[in-house]
Amino acid sequence: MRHGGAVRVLCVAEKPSVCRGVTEILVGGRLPPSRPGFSNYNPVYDFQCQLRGRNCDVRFTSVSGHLMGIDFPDRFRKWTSCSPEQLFEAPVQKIVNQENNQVNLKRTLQREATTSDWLILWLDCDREGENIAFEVIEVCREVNPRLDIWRARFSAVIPREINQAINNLVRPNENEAMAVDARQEIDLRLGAAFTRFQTLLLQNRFDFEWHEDKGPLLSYGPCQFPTLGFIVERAWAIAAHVAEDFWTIKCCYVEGRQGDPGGREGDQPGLQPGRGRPAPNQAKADFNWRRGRMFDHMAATILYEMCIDAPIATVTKASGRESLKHPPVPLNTLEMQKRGSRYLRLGAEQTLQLAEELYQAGFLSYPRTETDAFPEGTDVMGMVEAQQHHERWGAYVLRMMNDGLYRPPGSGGHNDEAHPPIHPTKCASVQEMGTWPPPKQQVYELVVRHFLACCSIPAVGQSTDVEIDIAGELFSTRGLIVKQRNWLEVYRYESWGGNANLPFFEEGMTFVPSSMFLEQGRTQPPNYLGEAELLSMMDQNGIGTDATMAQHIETMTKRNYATKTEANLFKPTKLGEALLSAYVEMGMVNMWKPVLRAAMEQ
DNA sequence: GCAAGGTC
Repeated sequence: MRHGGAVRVLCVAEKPSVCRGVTEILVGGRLPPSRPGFSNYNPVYDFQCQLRGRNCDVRFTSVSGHLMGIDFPDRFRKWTSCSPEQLFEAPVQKIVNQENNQVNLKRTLQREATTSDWLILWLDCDREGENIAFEVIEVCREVNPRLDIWRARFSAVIPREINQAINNLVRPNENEAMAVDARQEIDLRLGAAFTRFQTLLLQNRFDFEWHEDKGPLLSYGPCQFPTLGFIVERAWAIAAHVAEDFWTIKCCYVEGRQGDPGGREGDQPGLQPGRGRPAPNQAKADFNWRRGRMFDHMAATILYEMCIDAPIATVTKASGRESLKHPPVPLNTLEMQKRGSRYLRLGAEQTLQLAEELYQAGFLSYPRTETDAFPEGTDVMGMVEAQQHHERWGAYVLRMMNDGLYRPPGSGGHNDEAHPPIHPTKCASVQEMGTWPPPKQQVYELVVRHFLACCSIPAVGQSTDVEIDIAGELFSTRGLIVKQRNWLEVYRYESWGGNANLPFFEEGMTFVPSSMFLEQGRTQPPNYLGEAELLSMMDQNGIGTDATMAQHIETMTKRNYATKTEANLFKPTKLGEALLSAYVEMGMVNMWKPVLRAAMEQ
């Protein structure tokens, strides 16, 4: 350290956006001018500030995620150079990739590290961030072994968090970083060994319908196989479904249309309405049997006959109350992809790609985030106002501002401590949107409408729950009148409704149902997995991360393990199903069950 | 020709 002078401090963030954000906070005002790094996306900011009670000359720069990648040395890269199982013993090396931007980032870091006294690591506060910290340390120490190295731990790019981080600098945690090294090594060995094994074993034994030049690639991966597992298990559940008959009593009452209490007439099954169909505006109630479905025909028939023989309904409960339908919480990546799939029928990977383009063009905030709550102090109202002149939703925005439809957004309880929920950052006019391809327009519109919805007041309805007793059997129905649609007006992807025209009922009142039937049905198999459901299952089972789940799904179709139907459902191919079946036959279901990944992460 | 994880 130089005597008397300022301490020279190199700061490194995980991405340029955090570098900018933290710099702005540390200088306490506007972003200072930057000078270029060797990577075009990662400039360096120079400024002075106080850190740990010292005057510091700071140079703040960033990387773009991992600075290094892991792979086998050249002599093991050729597929025929060794047997697949040797890949479990072969050496692996972690190196800066010479063919991409990583080498430029390394040059910047080394240039700055040579003349620095301290190195402060401002990487994301998670395991991967800790691992990247050690990659940065490695390249910096190479040129300057005397660096004093510190880790800043912050959970949001806001002054309070950043100031707390600089007052509580810690040493980087090597154990956490090594956990990631272990994960990387296992993923590589397992993936490469089994990919080569499966491919070399099977490529010439079957007639693969392969559409690419390179021949079949039967890849294995600890995330792609569990993903395929969800798809195949659903297909197996469909194949194994045995339809069963069930019976249920349907009871209907049309106001002013009492049935005949005398019961059955001749062979007619059940109580018949007196005269024709009810008029469309006539109040009507369809009651559901409390027992739901009965699979014993005889028992159902006996209960039904009891009702028919004494068809007087007594109202045992009739209660009305105000009910609310709440808007969704702010949008994170996973939820954006699920809703993109449900509402727009876009693939998860495509949705993210389009959101990324919109982010690059300044229309949306950063689209890869787990966060579903806005940090305290966000000017949400300002972001709402920015949409007030839009031709499609501007009128609604005005009502938010002037008619009290606005309400601070709720929280979904997730926070990645780096980015806010996905929201619009700029208003795109209809004309501007018109220059984009339709799916891109749809993604922008979804994000805007979702944002406006999540800071709107709930929809209000009046619901009525009615319970009746016929010969000791209970039936119930619900009426719902939507009084104020509020957020549903702008969020046109969802609706809310119910029986708005329920007859009047009060406790103790009796009536004869207009009709009563014993209805027969058959159980249906489940449906193939949709993308939204698949994403949820991956999320619940810890398969992939929010940033990679869509890619694993893509891999399924690229490898011809599964296809997407016109109805947007995933169906395994013969190849995908056969591969999993083979591991079942060999008694190795754990090769594709999610428990393997979960245990490894643990 | 392999994995999954960061990120632009």
